[in-house]
Amino acid sequence: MKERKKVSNSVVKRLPRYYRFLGEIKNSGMIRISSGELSRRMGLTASQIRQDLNNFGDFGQQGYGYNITDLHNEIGKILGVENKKKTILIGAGNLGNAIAAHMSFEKRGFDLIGIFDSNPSLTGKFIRGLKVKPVSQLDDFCGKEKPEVAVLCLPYEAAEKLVNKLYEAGIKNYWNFSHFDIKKLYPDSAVENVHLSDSLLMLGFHSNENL
Amino acid sequence: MKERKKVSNSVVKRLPRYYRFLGEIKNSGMIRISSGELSRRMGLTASQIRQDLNNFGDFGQQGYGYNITDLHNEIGKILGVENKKKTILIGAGNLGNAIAAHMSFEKRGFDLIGIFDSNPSLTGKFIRGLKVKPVSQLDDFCGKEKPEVAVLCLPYEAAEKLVNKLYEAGIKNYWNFSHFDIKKLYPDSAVENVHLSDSLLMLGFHSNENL
DNA sequence: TAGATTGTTAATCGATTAACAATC
DNA sequence: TAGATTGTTAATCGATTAACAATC
Repeated sequence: MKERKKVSNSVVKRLPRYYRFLGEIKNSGMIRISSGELSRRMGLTASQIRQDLNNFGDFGQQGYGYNITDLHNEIGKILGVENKKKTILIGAGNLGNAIAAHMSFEKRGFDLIGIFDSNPSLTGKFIRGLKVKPVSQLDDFCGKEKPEVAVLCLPYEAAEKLVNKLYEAGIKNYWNFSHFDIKKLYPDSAVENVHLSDSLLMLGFHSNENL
Repeated sequence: MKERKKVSNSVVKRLPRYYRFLGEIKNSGMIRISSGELSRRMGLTASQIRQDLNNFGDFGQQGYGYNITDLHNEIGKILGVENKKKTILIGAGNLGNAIAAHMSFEKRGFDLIGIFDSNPSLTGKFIRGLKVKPVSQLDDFCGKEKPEVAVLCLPYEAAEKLVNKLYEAGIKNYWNFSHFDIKKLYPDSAVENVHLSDSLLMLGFHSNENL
């Protein structure tokens, strides 16, 4: 098995954007693109694009550039969109409901198979064709379905209480909308944090700067 | 007027986190903290914390450390939480509804004063005590209320069509949940992008790595 | 073939960490 | 005062950009 050198986080953060742009360019009917042309469209340097891509393989051809469809597919593979991961979502309040209903999970390699909430006024409700189940059924469900990914749309305290149950059930990948630090507790887990309030505060900072 | 040296984005991204941690530590009743102790709690180096803070002023005292309440307030000021900015939200679908209902705008320096949608089945509905207005009333509303910030919970095409109207109405700060690149179109605007699908794809990448 | 463009090495730039004199 | 801890300068590390030989 090929030992893959650790890819830096700066590179990883750009991958979804490459994937997005290449998807659009592909739809526009173009066949090939050079790092130079792609750099102009994305506002990066051609050097950076070539460096980034060469973390993963030699996708281009000298004198020609990159085949758009191929490159799009390759980056898709790197991002794992072809490997559908069973996913559950916990917390069907406003935010959880929106995430469940609104995100194109399938297109991005996730298969949402269960939604849970501890609030009895939400259980039984249907979201995206899935009946919201009480959290008490979580263990059972995980035992049967073996989900790999959990989306946490919960406040800090609820996340704190729940995570060890999920981890025990074998879930090691988290899309975390709370401020509870899962990675600190379970360093071998993969965590993507979405800190909406942090983002809003940064906007506050930048709006100040403009004065 | 003091010429403020441009603060790097790496620093800005850490500010909300400082603010958050200091708020919690303050609530725990502590009075003072050293960069060393804060670094342990936050998983940073003490050096980095001192470097970061010294972008904005000399908040500490040799031999003592930092007064927690003071530092929390100072960072709050830097993030503009004391300057309530009139804010409108456009797009009251699942996501917009969740954002409007769920975010503590006031605590973070924003005052949500209007919600708009072009879909007649949503207008008239109340969210967070605000009646959803049709987009056709946007110009009028902006003329009267002069909002400074817009939250865009719209798909790409709708954002693309709407942004120039908002910009013309004097709005220069955007919390943007679409993939439409506002900053490219209006480089003098302040934009915070929330690319949820990019975040999800990154989780896909990291979950792959764990195999 | 000649021109274009890659993959990759070297140079530059910026951010993080370490060290320490200043000072509370 | 002595000990602690800052603010800041210097050293290190990592990421970005530039350059160019390899090659399609």
